[in-house]
Amino acid sequence: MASEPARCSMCAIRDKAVCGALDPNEIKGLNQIARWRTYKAGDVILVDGAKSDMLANVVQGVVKLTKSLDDGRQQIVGLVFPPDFLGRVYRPDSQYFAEAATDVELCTFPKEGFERFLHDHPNLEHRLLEHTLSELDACREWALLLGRKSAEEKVASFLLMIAKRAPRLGCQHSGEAGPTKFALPLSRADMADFLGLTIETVSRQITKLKSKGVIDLVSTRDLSVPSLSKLETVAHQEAA
Amino acid sequence: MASEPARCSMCAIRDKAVCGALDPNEIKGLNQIARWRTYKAGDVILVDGAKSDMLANVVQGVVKLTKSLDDGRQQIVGLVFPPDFLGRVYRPDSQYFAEAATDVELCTFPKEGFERFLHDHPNLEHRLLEHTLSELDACREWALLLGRKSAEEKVASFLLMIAKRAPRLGCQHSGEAGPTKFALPLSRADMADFLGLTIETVSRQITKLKSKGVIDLVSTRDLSVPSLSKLETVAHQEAA
DNA sequence: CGCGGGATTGAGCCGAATCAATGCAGGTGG
DNA sequence: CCACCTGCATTGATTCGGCTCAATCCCGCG
Repeated sequence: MASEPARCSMCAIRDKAVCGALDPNEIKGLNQIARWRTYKAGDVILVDGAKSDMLANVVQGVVKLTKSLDDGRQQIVGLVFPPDFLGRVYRPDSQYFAEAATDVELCTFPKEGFERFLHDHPNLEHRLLEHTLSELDACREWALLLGRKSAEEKVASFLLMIAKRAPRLGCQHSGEAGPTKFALPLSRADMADFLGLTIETVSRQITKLKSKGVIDLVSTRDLSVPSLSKLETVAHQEAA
Repeated sequence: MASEPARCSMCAIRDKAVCGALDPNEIKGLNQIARWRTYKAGDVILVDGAKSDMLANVVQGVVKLTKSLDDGRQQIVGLVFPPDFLGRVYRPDSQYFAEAATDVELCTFPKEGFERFLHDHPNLEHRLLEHTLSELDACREWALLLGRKSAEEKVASFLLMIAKRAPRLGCQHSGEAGPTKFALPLSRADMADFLGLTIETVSRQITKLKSKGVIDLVSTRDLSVPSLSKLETVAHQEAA
């Protein structure tokens, strides 16, 4: 087992992940401490409040980050798609649960080794900063949604986000022609936890969007959007 | 006008701001491009979507970061206290409004110059990364509040946060003795926008907390908390 | 075919929003 | 000095969106 030197060059996310900041020589060093791991949908990856030695690039699948109150109420505070980075550097513990929303592949690093590597490679740290800033922007965007949007707007905004980030289904050009088809990476329950709603409300809103002709349900997990701009109108994306 | 070489050494936040990463020699260089600015409560500092050349350390006062929908709904997505950093590096525009919640003093830098400086001083970039990570943690914490907490819990959580971050009023030891007194840096309207509530609901919840004996209103902006732990109980801070 | 877990649908309720009035403090000008 | 105004905060009455509880439905699977 252990490291395959050639692996990074074939990695699907080589350039887009934080590793993109490194040249072939440097990446060899990082690869020395990398370890590939896979998780099944539902597997727990990190535990809130617990010490964790793991950092990772998400290579495939979607990871949900959740926080919860002691009475069981739960909120998904972030979704991690490829080629995003997972884990909290410079703290021994994780601040939230991380759970595989779908089957997941990670390229993991021990925290200490990765942090040393960061220290020796300012380029990599720069890249990580850029990534963290984007996540912060996204989180603030989400705060607007959680605090001020109606259930319908929340669901529409979520579908829009997935339409933009998740891989398309079927053959499709980026050219505007034809409906956008994609699979939802989350169950209704997860969508509810992400949007600050209940399962029932999510379901009702989806039905409503369907009957309005804004979306088309192929199956519970696969949908088709005839016009993204109509969906955008319903979602009320923010001003300016 | 222009730079006073000696100023940084007397700066109230010298060690705690991102500048803490720099030695006296380096800080002289940064000070060359720094400019002091003051704002009155209510002044706009950054405009959502607009190009902005400004970055800054908050030296005094509180800045609110808001996002809004085109129909006027508004959400405060972050509060910036001293010695926090304000502004978005590596993007030409700001993603949100920044507005002085109280009178504010900033130590500002032109974006381009600061970014060059960052590039030449990995220590500073490291510090900025640490700071950004903390902000992200805080934002996710807030997502849990916005998505899952009741109005009473939201208000209690907010008061608790202020109690911890805002300067105390009157003489007070950190030792547990006596009530905690402090001033609210936000109006009821701002609190509502921060908590995803209406003004009326915020007001009612404050009245309720008062009648429960959890807090004591000295004036609308000044309050006293006999027992922080009682407030914590009401706020339902999250599980381990 | 029956079972089980996720999703949908329905009925009723409740918490927070809305609409509307009143209170209160600070500032201004007669 | 007081009357008045203006902006913020409080309080009350009513409405409504989303939650709760509960019953089906649907689909994959043993």
